[in-house]
Amino acid sequence: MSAEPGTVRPGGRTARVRAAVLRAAGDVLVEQGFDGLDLADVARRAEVGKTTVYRRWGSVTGLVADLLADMAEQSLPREETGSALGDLRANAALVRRTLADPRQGALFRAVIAAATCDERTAQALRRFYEVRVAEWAPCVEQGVARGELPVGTDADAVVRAVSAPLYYQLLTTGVIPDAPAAERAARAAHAAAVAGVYVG
Amino acid sequence: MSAEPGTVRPGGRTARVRAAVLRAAGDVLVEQGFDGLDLADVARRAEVGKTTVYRRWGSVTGLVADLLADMAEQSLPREETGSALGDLRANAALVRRTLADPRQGALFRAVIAAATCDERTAQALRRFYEVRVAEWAPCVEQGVARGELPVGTDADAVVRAVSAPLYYQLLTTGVIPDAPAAERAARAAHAAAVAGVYVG
DNA sequence: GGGTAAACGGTTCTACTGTTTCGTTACGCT
DNA sequence: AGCGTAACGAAACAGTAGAACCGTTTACCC
Repeated sequence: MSAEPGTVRPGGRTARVRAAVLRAAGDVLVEQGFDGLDLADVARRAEVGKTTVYRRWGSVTGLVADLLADMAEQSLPREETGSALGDLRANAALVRRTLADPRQGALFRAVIAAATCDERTAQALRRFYEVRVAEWAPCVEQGVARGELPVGTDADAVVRAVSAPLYYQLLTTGVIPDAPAAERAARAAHAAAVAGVYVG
Repeated sequence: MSAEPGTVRPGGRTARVRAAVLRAAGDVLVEQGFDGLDLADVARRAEVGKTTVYRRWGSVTGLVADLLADMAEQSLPREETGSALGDLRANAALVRRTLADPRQGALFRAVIAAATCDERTAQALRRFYEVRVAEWAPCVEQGVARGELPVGTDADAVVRAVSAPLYYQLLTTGVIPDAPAAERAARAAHAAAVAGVYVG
């Protein structure tokens, strides 16, 4: 009943194993996608015992959830350009670059797929976006303070509105969003915010 | 080498089997999600030979793709309200109702998950949305003709912009969009279109 | 530096997924 | 109605995912 393995002695070998497994899992995801993720294969690539992978992560979704948690730790700081539209543009460009990156893009698709069938992964995903949205929400609040956006604008909603079309395009058409798409996403969210759609 | 089974004699028993299997597959997807879809289990529920399911659909993604094709056949006709905003509202409400429906919502999540790891499913999904978007694009074109929206507005982009936030919310937060969310989605797309974001 | 137990890893085993075979049913055609 | 064969279905078979066991390594504490 020692809770979860890896929590009592997280240093040294345990950390090395975790890093190797997550790296290998990422590689497999990029190459074969979510349902090609075989834990035995991951163990082989990571040069780690198959038992260890099954014991610590248990299932494909558990592994993906941990991979996401690992990614969440390396979130990039927000840029500030001086205007709400500029900040939203910067955000859109960042999201687009993330989705366009072969490794991170594949990872996001896998994570979203995993979240649709596993509650724990879904929670991890939710928390990830909460952090990301909270990081960027201030740019909307500053826009309100500057008088660029209406008072009472829901900052989180605006930030989410920037990401939505980019994710939607990637997931439903499979086409990786390009720079103009990011520009449109930023301008659309800005225009809607200015029009007061996100007030109240 | 008789091509695909079910193509030469598609009537009678074959059709009954297909209907039973698709129904059972939908049930499993709703209950357990994409990776809980076991073909043997589906066969059992459909009261159909396990062999048949494997022979005709082969894999989980193949079955999901067929399920999607079946869904595409029952697309609802577009409503017309007399204004671009009203039409976009109607579209948003329709999309929201679809996602909120326990069966269809779960199905969509599963299909999107499946599309992330199987090219054939991804194609089926793409075609599905092409049809849906094409069905609703005329309401934007009418809006342009009426002078409500700028000349040169990309009709498809506007229609997609309505759906994007609703799907994004469902997939990343797991929260089923409510009526106000649909209203916001419609107004945001409309505001962005009016501002000329989708021109060119 | 030594003790303790947490975590790893090789092997074995079981249960289940997916395939193959072959006999049976019934669809479509005349 | 009767025939030929497409499609179905039960059972035997194969391959593998994932769990259990147990010895080995090594991280943490003193």
